[in-house]
Amino acid sequence: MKLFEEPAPEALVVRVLPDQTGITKTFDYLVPPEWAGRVALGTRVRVQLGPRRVGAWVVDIDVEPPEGVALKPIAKISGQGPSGDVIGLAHWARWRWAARTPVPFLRTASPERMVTTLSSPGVRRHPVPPSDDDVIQGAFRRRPTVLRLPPAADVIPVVQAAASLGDPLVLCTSRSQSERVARRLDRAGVPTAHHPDGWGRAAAGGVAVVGTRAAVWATMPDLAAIVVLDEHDEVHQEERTPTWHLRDVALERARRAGVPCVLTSPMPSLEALEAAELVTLDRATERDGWPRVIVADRREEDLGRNALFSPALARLVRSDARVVCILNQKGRAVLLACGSCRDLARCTRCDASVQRPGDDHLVCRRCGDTRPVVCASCGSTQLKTVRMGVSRVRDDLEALAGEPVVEVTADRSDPVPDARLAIGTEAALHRIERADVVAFLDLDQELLATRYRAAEQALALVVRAARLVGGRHGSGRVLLQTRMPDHEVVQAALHGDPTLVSEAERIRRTDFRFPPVVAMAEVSGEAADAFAEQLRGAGHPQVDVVGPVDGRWRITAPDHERLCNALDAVERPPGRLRLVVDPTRS
DNA sequence: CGGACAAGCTGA
DNA sequence: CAGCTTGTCCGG
Repeated sequence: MKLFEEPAPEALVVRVLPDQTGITKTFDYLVPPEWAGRVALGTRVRVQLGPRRVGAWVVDIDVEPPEGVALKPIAKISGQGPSGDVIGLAHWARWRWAARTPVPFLRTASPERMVTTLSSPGVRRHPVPPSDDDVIQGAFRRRPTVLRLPPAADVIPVVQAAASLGDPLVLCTSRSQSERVARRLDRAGVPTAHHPDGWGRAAAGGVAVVGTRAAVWATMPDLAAIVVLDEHDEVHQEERTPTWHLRDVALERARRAGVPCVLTSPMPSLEALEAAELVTLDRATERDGWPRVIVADRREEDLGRNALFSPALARLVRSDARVVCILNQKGRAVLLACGSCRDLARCTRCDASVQRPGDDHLVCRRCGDTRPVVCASCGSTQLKTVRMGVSRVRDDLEALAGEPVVEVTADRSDPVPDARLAIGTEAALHRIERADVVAFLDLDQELLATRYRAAEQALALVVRAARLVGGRHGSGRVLLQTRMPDHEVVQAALHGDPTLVSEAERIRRTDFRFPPVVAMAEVSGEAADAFAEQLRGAGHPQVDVVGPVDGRWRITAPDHERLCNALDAVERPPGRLRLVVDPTRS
């Protein structure tokens, strides 16, 4: 018989965050003593929450549970999860993009399939020497930096410079780019894990981690440097809320880890120039990495029906060069045509063109009559959208060239046609890999677009085109047809000098108070008015609430610190609310 | 999120 | 007032 009660051994209590959108609270659970060694920060567990079992992350270890709550034990240990530093980063990102919970970030940071077995750390076959290019290696000595490399430059030396420091995290714009980078690292003797499939090997350390946007959330115990390739590329921003940007997460992760972060781009965004120190090559080398640019002033051409074809273009399409023509026809009617008989889909009642709002029916633009998705002439159900602009121009171009011109669509299931002459929207720039000439038939469509980032986006298209044709010493050409030959985008392309755009942009954004001169957010949805009112009522100094315009409120502040703190302090009203920090289309 | 339970609406 | 819908709250 015991004289004294033995003190209960201090049971381990962990705080978990359920993997459910809509639950923002954390809950505390007991860890059975036999599992104590298997539970760490980030571990994926299952717990009984009220009437059901849910997946969850351990977000805090050894916590003081609230009083008067009977703790339940964890039901199951499911697998490994993000490390503590990544969980901290997720909490920061929740604040930075005004999300309700860090759950979306933790999901991105977690392996796709449960990881239960430990991988062994990677071992390098031989060390990677520092780059002998002083500009490149030097970019890793200051932090953070944005390294401006022209479109034709090879980024592999940058990746190798990062690998010379230890385990690098390399963020790419596409799966194909990350595969290319991984192959080159592998050849250099660096074991490489591709995110997310290589999650477990990344978490074991000793490897380079390569991937697209989501890979910035990879768990890496010995992270030594971060490289973001093509920082200016819009694929780096998530389009669904929270609209987080790879550049900002990479910079914050590097800052927290105390490691260098190098952003590369031929035309760094103003955001990057604000946050990082600019490192450039000498002027001549940079210029040589941009292609030869021909500017055709459309004001000087006679404005007949072929106004889209300058004499320079006519000469090129009649040569034996492989020419890709780009024509964006924003705001023009998209028509539907039968995939088999090519007849235009029209209203069977009034003959006007029809739209396809969903998958299952057609609606007349004029009389509103609806009918099933069937071709009225041949009965086929395969209707395709035709870009009226491109199709018309394709016919005209064919007449000019005297040979076939193929249309390149954005449709990934269509094969990329192998023809000397092609035409398409900007999607063609993503689908074709090489050309002798890329011709922008109407660059003014891009230059005059109303989005505040239009100029950067236009130059980004020229960069894409430049990659298809190569640098100045090759035979490639980019042809810009424009009525604004003095526009800074045209001049920047012509001289291979992106500073012309960033300087003009900085002035414009300062004058009109657009990012990154201010931090901006947009609020819409049924609860937007209530949210805006509360925010206004809170009277945060220097936080401006303007609107609503088309049901959208615009909130600006001098910086994200003030903007996000203000957004975070608002108690969310009930009802649907869309809150976008750093909106791009404005 | 999804279940529990409470407060409102309808029909006899 | 039963029977159902709609809303609000809560979970460890």
